[in-house]
Amino acid sequence: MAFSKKEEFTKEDMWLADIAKALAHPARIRILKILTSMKACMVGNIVEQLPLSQSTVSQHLKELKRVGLIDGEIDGPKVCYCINHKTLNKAKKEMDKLYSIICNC
Amino acid sequence: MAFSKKEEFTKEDMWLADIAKALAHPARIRILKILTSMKACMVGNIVEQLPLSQSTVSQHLKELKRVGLIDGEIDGPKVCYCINHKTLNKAKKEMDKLYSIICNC
DNA sequence: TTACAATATCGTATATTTACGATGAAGGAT
DNA sequence: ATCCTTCATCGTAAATATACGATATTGTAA
Repeated sequence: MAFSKKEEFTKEDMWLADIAKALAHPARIRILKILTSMKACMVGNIVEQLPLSQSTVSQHLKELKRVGLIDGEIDGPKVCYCINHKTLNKAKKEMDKLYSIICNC
Repeated sequence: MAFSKKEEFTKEDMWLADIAKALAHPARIRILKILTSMKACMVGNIVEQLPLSQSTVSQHLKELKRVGLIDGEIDGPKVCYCINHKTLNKAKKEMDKLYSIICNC
């Protein structure tokens, strides 16, 4: 049956898994890199750099926004997206913590 | 339509996304921690520490094995799983690389 | 050989993800 | 006011993921 049992784990593991889920598509990794490389970060600029439709890119942006990895600021009819460095830094910290646990390095 | 366009990205982004996908469930994060904390790492030992059936755990192990994060060594009727540190280190390196690109830290 | 134990795989049901085109909403320009 | 641009959301279809019980497989023990 497909009721998820994800809630039966620790908050920490669930949060990290959720961040990993947001990174689990090359388009979303690419979007994060695009947002870094460009000063302007309108949706249109992202769409034209990806082999995906506008609506699909919008969905990917929504997923990144859901976990807080990016923020969207409304600017007239446009929306300017940017990296949320606070969440990103937390993700890096938690990811490092995981690696330090499962590695011995 | 649901044909994936994941192949239209760079190998690097695809690989990292695939690793992220393998980490995108708290059970699989938990499994990696369990494999680290225990010397013995039979499937049964893992199953008894998770709120999931044996067959479901087996599926999660398969996913971790698919991306090379764990190895399974057959030991009689048992299978002993362990972390693959080579893949794990590569994952850490690539993840750090991504963070260094999208962070400025 | 037969039985048991450990694990993987099959079959199946439901949920979620990924993708698209079409439509809607909101702001700017004429 | 009307049109255009920009983006989100809706509707939809197919793929993938998650979960379970049942069954198959493989090795050990009796």
